Amino acid sequence: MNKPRWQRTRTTIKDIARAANVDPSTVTRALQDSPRVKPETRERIAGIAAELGYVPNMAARTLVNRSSGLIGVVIPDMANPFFAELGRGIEDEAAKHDLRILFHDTRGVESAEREAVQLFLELKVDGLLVPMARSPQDYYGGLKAGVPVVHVNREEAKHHVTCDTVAGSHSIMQHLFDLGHRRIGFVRGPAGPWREPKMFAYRQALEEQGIAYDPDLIFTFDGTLDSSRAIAEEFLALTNRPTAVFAWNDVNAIALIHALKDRGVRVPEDVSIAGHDDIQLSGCIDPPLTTVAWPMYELGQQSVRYLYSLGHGNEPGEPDVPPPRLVVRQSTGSPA
Amino acid sequence: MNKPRWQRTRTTIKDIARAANVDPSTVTRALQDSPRVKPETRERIAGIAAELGYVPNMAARTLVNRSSGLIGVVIPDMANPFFAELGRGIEDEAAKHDLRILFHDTRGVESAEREAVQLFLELKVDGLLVPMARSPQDYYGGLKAGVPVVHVNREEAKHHVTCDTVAGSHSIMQHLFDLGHRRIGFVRGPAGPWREPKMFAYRQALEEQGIAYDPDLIFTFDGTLDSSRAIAEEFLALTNRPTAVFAWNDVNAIALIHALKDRGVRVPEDVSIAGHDDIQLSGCIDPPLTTVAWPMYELGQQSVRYLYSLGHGNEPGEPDVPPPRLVVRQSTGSPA
DNA sequence: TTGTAGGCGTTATCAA
DNA sequence: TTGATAACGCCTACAA
Repeated sequence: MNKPRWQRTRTTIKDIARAANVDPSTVTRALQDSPRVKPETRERIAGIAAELGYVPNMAARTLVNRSSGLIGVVIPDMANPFFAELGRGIEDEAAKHDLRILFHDTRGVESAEREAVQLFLELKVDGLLVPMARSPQDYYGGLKAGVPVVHVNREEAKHHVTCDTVAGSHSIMQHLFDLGHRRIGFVRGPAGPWREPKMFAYRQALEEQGIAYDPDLIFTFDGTLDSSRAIAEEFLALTNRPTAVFAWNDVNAIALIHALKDRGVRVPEDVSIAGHDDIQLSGCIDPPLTTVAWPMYELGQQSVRYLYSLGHGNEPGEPDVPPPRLVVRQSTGSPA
Repeated sequence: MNKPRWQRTRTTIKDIARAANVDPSTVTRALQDSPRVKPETRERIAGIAAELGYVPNMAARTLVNRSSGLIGVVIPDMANPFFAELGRGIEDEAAKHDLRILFHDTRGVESAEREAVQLFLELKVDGLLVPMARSPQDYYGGLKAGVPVVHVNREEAKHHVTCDTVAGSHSIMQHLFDLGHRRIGFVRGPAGPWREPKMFAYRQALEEQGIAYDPDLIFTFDGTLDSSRAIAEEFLALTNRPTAVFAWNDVNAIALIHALKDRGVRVPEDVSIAGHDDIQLSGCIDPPLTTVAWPMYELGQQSVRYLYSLGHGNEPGEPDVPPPRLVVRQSTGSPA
């Protein structure tokens, strides 16, 4: 292998030391605002550092400090604005602890998830945040490697911060029951562990109402617009159509509503549609979408706090996160 | 400062060397699949490494190699799905060059942008990708530091990959003219350098048609839903309303359409609305949005290629990126 | 095919 | 208040 050498040489503390006529160790102290350096020396060194355009070498620092001050966040899907708010919560909380955040996208691909974890482990991050992981068990590898790992919304994981998915989905179902619906369809998402809680809530809610589970009312969304259209077709093909559908998420719900309207089905008059996530545009479509909002920002904050205590040897208690919130708009109504 | 020590000790090549009864340098060679190591030794070492859960220390590696194999990407706004596709292009192209991608979000805040660049510089990334920067001139600091920097869509930057913003916006204006519009409003975005090209295209297009620029028809969008609503109110307050509005982006356009419909204005019968970006949901609203699509994926790819040549000492030629593409849907029509 | 030695940039410790 | 030194984990000559 003859890997290309991108890097050119750069100014180091040695260069500064030479220019300032002091020892490198003095430069270090000066740059760290140590009290053990004469103020005027500090000034002089700071000036020279600035002049020379000095940038600390984190590799060297990490090597000797055995800590990078970095938190790695494994993002399942950058395209989903759902995760952006989580990121903000993470960033804001991280700033309070002098931690810096690095993101790596995986597009929901399991192998990419593994590579992301590997990358962060090599980087010697101080902690790993893994929202909606495909494979939580794998990350115990991270733990074994001595790096604290906190999962977001994966209750099976050893360390996790979660909001009550089941309760959120249950509240949607309850809302539909309250409107008088008895025959309710459900759109499940792409294969993966996250599929379960919503499906569980769906079936549980039906059971509570004494309604039999009907596999004909289960549709599958793969994340694409085409898939939402296909669901609309499936819906139309049904002889005994549901009066309401609980969609996988808002993107799915919005596309579904559009496809149904295109095919002459009125929402909510002919069928009620509910979503999940409450993305920004959910209130701007016609009809505005009934959905359930998650406290993503708080989840982000809590996950960093949890990680921080973990990293400091404290076994943190169960973090409490506000519950999902039902947002009733006009895409749901009483059945005809 | 007594910074906390998160990190526990971990297995290094020394541990492997000890367990395998060889010298650390042999371990290095074995792990690098060097031909200068006996196959069976390689096997044995690989086995032990796996067993011990060895994770390479990138800090040490970067230090000696003087290259991290990392590309830092400064993301202006994770919440904007517009950037997700760019990220994909970047990732795919980077993979071809054995480069790993790291993202850092800035929320469009200038100071955060600076911090992101600083972080990446400290990390000794092999290159910096800065889409839609607030302050390109600052990044010449990166260049001075010996790190190649490529801007995406900032023509003023020394090294940049751009698609023809002006042409894209111009095609929207032309489309509106073709429909017969003469009085066209424009929504400008949040303050920043990116504001200019669209505004320029708007004015230029008017001029070409011999239409006088009317400041009353300029609205301002700050990124929030409230702001879109406010624009709807401003529009209604106008005595001589425009027959078409070129919105800042799709999110703005969608929110604006919603707000207008809410207030009894029909789109496109009473007013045509055009957007910019062609986000996934733009085709799913009522009416489906006329907009202009950017080749974000290609921009991502090209920017990495450009960066790669830069890093290898080649001054790359102007990269060519497909032009923006007008997407005509139903939110625009002929004026009444 | 393997071992030895030196150094990458920074910091902590100890000595001056 | 400052300087000298060793060490962090890994890699590359060079020697054996």
